[in-house]
Amino acid sequence: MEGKKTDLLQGTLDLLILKTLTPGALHGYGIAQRILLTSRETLDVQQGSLYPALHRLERKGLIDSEWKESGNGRLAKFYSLTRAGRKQLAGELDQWQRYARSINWVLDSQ
Amino acid sequence: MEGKKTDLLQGTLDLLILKTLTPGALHGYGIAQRILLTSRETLDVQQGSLYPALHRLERKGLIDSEWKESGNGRLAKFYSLTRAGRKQLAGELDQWQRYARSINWVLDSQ
DNA sequence: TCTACATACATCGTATGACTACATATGCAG
DNA sequence: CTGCATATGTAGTCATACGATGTATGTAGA
Repeated sequence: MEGKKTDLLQGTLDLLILKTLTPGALHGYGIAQRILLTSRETLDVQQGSLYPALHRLERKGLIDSEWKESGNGRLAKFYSLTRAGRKQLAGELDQWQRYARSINWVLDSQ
Repeated sequence: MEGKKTDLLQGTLDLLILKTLTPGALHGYGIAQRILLTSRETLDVQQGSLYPALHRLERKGLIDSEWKESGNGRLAKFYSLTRAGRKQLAGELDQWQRYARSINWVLDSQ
């Protein structure tokens, strides 16, 4: 009942997912692994956050999905960026940078 | 029904408020003005966000309030950091820096 | 005078979205 | 045959930023 903590700042998950998909298609599980890797083990995206986010992004037309084999003999749903997704990523990237800069201006003011 | 946009990332408002109170007590309206100023006109905290946040912070014991005269002959509620608030600020500052660093690691990975 | 604006506080309802917990299934190693 | 990593998903909960709205006052200007 106390100390409900959000690991990720709301709004940044989409950005991370879109960015992670730029080199090529990945399945959900792989996306989480890759974010964990590139964030040097600091950002552990939970499955209860990840899959809803993927469905959301797909509904918005920012990513596409396709069932394919996953290297080991298993099926997995591979997501890839659409043109709209690439555009959205550019926008969110810019927004994040400007937002972080703004915050830092406030934090650096004495 | 579409394009609901959050101006501030959830979780950063408290940090901004606490930071803005470090030089001394301010009333709500003044806090918003000061954030707007120090963010170089980029972060405009809405009143519907600000006052609930102040009440929340006070409930948590991170800030104190006191009705005082506001320079012009008007009464205003002045908020100031408590010891717990100062400690919280240090923690949130650290958290923000580490979080921003993590995001950037992901964004800088090709 | 009266009008507008900046100052100043506050609440309600809504939407978003990240989380925990849980449910399901498979391939492989021991 | 047991456990683990892989893999997808949903239900319910919670925090919180927002727009809209309401109140009130001091001051400047027409």
